[in-house]
Amino acid sequence: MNESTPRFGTDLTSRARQVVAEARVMLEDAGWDAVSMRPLAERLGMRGPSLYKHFANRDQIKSALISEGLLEIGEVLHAVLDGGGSVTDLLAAYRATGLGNPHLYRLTTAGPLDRESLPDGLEEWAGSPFHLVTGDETAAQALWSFAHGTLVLEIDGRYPPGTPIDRIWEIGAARFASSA
Amino acid sequence: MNESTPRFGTDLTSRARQVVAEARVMLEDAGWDAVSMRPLAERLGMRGPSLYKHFANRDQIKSALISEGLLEIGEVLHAVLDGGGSVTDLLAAYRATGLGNPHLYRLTTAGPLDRESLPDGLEEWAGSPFHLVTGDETAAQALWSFAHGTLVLEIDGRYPPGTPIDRIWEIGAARFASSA
DNA sequence: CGCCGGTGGCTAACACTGTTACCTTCGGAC
DNA sequence: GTCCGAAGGTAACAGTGTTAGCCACCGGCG
Repeated sequence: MNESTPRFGTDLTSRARQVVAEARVMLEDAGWDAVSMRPLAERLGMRGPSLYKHFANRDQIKSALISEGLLEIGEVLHAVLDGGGSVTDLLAAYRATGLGNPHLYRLTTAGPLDRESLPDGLEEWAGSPFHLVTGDETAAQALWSFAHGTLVLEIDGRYPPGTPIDRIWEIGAARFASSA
Repeated sequence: MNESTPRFGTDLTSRARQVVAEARVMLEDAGWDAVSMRPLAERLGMRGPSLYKHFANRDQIKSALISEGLLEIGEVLHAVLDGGGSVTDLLAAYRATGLGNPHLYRLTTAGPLDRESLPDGLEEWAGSPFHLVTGDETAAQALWSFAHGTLVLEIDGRYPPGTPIDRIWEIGAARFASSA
């Protein structure tokens, strides 16, 4: 079951990678809406329209960031799995990654997704640890649904103040750990 | 357990209610981003800035829509509960309401929430059926997390094509129905 | 060497966004 | 009749993504 990490080629020029890196800083700083073209350009010492020499439009920068998010989630989850992790471990790692980069997590997982602009197989590869740990594909998606719902509600501050969020994760782990 | 529906006073003038109604049409048509002030005003036969005679800013229109969303979800869930519904029934009703108004659901439940601008107790009242059906408050939040995660992923088309989404809901219901 | 083309920058501009300031018009209260 | 507030209008500002067109540099090639 231990497959070496596939290469998801981001065929970006080095300048383009700088753009994405800077965009990510702005993203984690203040959310995707705050990643606007002119300020982003200024951080790179250029003038706004010049960004379009590297990306056709803002959505392509978004796609690059989403790919980064998927890649990092996948790496973390696969590492846990390779270490013989349980469902609980997997959930904990998923949660930690999301809480560590909340805006990136939201950008990566919330809202409609333009699959065309993603490296082939990346999305599936990132989620496959859930599949591998549960054995059943659909059960894996149910587990992932719980994890995503809980994480996004936690990130967005949707639980009432004082909610024992740790326990919500425990309950979910318990409910999904027992084999059906 | 059968408490009559509380009144969550939306102290809106009649013209303001027309604004919200028209905004909702635009919302369900093309998402919140497409609800912009000038086109919204035009639908009401006015000129854009005149909207500010009824709402201080666009966010207040958003809050009014969110209140509407919470109210409708609450009404549906409480109705199911009053009919003696099970966890499965509750999930089915929750899902149906969301799928019936996907953009409103997303606006209502995704992203940070400005609680100040909501009628007092509305949010808690809308979610209370989950509490009532599980008995335990934290278990209720875990169930709600699963429901929200699954629904938002379904709405956003995040499950791979061909995924048996019905079965995901069944699995969740089964996992959370059995008392701990 | 000289040219030639692509790469990556620039400015100006367009259409759109939310929002403000200020002015008018109308209808009801005293 | 007078006054005031509610609800409309216009003009304008700063910001958004994006396009068009221009220019400079730099590497390869004849």
